[in-house]
Amino acid sequence: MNADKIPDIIISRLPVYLRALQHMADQGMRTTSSQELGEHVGISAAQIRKDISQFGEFGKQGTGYSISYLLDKLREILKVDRLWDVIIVGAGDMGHALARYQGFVNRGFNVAMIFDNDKSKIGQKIGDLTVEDTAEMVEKVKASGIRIAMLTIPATVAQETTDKLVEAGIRAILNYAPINLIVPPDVRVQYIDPATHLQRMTYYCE
Amino acid sequence: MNADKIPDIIISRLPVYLRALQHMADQGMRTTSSQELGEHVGISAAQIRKDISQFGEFGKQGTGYSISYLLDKLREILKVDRLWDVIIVGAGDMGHALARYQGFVNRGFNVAMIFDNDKSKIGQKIGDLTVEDTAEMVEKVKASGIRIAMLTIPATVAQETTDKLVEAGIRAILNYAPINLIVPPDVRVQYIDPATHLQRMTYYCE
DNA sequence: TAGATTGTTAATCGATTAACAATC
DNA sequence: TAGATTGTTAATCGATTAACAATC
Repeated sequence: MNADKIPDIIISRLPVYLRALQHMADQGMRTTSSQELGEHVGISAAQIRKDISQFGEFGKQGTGYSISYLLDKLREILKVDRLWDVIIVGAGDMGHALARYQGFVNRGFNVAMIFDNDKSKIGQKIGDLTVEDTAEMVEKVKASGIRIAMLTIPATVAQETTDKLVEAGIRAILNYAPINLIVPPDVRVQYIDPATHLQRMTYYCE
Repeated sequence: MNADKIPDIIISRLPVYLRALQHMADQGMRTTSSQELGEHVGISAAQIRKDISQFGEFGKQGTGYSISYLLDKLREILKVDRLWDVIIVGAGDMGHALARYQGFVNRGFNVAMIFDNDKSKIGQKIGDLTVEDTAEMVEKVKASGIRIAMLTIPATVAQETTDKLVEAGIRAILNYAPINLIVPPDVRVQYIDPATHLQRMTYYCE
């Protein structure tokens, strides 16, 4: 693997390749080319080859890429060749939907805990999980060593909760609250805000 | 307004500025600078000035930007100075969570219909909405003139459903299904896939 | 072998940043 | 006026694309 620093924009495309390759493998395909993969993900063949070649020579001239081999390599690069425990903070509608989502486990994630500060929700069962008290969150997350959180709480309390998550050792946050979070440089945040995503498209609507 | 084609990467930042300005306005602030706004959204002051200046001269040297004026202008540019009807396709957990989400209305969107093909869900009430039969979707969406859809169905049926949406006149799709959609060039798609977003961050986790 | 496709280089294209005159 | 901050230009930086030798 290349020791140089890989641009984040390349890293951001790898999960898309991974997902498409997983889909191809599910369909029984054995090999693919940068051309074919590009058509599936809407990215040029040249860019796919360049992206992949940052990490090694995984293809063969004339025949392309072995899907299962490239899957293994991408999972290894993205570190999803293991199962990451994650927590959910906020047991509202969105927290519930994520807690019940079946799509995490075969993509490398396991929802291990869910927290809320609403007394009426604490103790409630969601599938295998029981809603725990946010007051105990820092302690429990520290003890668990969990590094990844999904935030599904109101924007008003998102920053203070983020500060607690960082204190608890969380290093990656998937933020569903419609607010920009301030975090130390070693903490990553990804934003999911449906209204913001929709507003990116209305510009083009007549 | 500038008649030149504005790069999509600039358009994609405007909703983030809009959200931050709305937050500032809610806090009672009247004016801001590119410097201050930049600190809120994690973008350089120079870039914010350059982005905004694509559309006109909305600031004043020495004093910065009037928040309410810039809000008005950004809403106008993004066309969210009106209320867009949107539909939800798929009344599972995620569809339910979006149907109940309170954050759309003051960002320019109104959930007008929700569809599912599961007989046990059709007729079910979700807030003010009643789940309708996907079989009637094309007809009803055509009649309504609605242009925007949120897709919360399994990946296996996402492409065929997308084809129907396009036929029905939908021009913007917020896709929660973990699959790349193939659409004509005049249709926009935004992707929300929590597993993909998480996989973008595990690369950086130890 | 002939055809296909990779990995990589160089050229192009586009986005970001730094700097500063204009001006509120 | 003095200080602050915009809008814009030019320079820098980075990403994408095109092309092709290498080779399966």
